[in-house]
Amino acid sequence: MEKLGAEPGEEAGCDDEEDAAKAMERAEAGKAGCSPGAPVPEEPGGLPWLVPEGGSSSRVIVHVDLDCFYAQVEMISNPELKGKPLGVQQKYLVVTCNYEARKLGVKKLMNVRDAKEKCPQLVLVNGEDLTRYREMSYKVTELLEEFSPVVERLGFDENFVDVTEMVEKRLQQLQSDDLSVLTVSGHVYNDQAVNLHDISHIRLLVGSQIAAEMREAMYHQLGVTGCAGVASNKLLAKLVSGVFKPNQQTVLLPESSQVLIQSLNHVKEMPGIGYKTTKRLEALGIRSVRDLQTFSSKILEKELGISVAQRIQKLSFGEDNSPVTPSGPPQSFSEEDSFKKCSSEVEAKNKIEELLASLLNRVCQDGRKPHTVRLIIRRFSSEHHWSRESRQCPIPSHVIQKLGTGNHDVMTPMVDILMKLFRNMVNVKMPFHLTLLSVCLCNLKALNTAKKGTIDYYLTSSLSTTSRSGKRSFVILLE
DNA sequence: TGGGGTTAT
DNA sequence: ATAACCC
Repeated sequence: MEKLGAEPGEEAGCDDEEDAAKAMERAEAGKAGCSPGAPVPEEPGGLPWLVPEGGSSSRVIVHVDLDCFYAQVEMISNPELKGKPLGVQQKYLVVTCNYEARKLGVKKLMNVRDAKEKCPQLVLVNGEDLTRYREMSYKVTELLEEFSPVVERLGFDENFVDVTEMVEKRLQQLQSDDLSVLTVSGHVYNDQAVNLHDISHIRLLVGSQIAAEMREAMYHQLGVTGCAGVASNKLLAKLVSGVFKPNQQTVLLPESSQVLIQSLNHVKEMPGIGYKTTKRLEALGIRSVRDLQTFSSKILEKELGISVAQRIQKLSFGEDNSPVTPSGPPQSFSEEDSFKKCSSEVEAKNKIEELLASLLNRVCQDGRKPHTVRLIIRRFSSEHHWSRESRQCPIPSHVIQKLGTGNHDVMTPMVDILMKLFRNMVNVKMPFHLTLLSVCLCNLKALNTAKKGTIDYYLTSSLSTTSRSGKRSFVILLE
């Protein structure tokens, strides 16, 4: 295994994994019998302290978080951008930027004007078309799925991988003379010493090695760098992945989990506690993680409902039993566009056609068929401006069938449907002012779900073809 | 505040 | 259909 720190992708000034490893060894040296080279009782066919804990529910989770993902993809597309401060722009926002730009004061989601003011040399590229980001994002997920099929996506740039089984397999392969491989990869959170007599430490350590292999594969096969966090659940893995920031990894040992969660300055920094819940917690006087830990469960349940209350209070202790749910292929495809103003039906129709055209290409590539279409709008309003309205309806089966082939046949009926949904939401006889339009194709099904033996089965399977004139021909196989 | 996504109710 | 959450 090559050292990640030697990779060209490692950012200058951040190569401190070596130091951390040495610090750990120093800490280890002080503890009798705990250093990697310490003698361990030998036994044929395995290691005595590696007894399988039957029914053990302890997991090893890796959280992988790509470094300033959109900016990375842009620098791969155009290598001349490397080394320059780069921002990715959507409308008048810099949604993300590389580390050169961050050093010069540019922040994520900064206004373009503020960013240019802070950093006049900032190079901006438009990132409103997500196609290349989406493609690279799925390549990363697919690469991780080769390690373990249990991969959950979170946005385009984060993945959780449950590597528990991989860890167990590696430990079963471990022989007494292989003990030198029991070294941690990357940082250990809180500089905690690894205890090789502690099975939970060993498992997480192996997890850190797998995480390093994942990052190495990502860099060599796809050219992307990222951070990783290794811990016993998703919450902790995610929190610890961000501790050493670009292109580094950190493992959390159980004894330091309280230090990690207490390092959060506010409950709003806890993944799973969003804007609304934060406001409600503040109204109860809850600001810090400790406040949430010690707050009355009964009162919290009455205020937030039992489900949210119990979940977030467990989160405040670093407890998270939510499984890594394999994402698989996407549940929906959507395209949206925001703008200052759309106030006529024709204008709306043109935007909708644009969004739909891109969507049809995407859905065609995917191969599955959407059975539902949805139209989403955002109305202009000076206050309370984050709510959206939507209308959805089934896609007629005759339209669904034409989806993979000629897309012009599909455009017209789909636009007709979408404009009906539009008029259902917007009274076009009255003045209106929209600031966003979005089209979503969802309820994706593998193929037609017609049951064998039914008329639909023979009409819709590959045995049936529909010509452009609308005449349908089919063959019936005698089975 | 963009242009996406997910699940729960 | 909306509301909450995530990036």
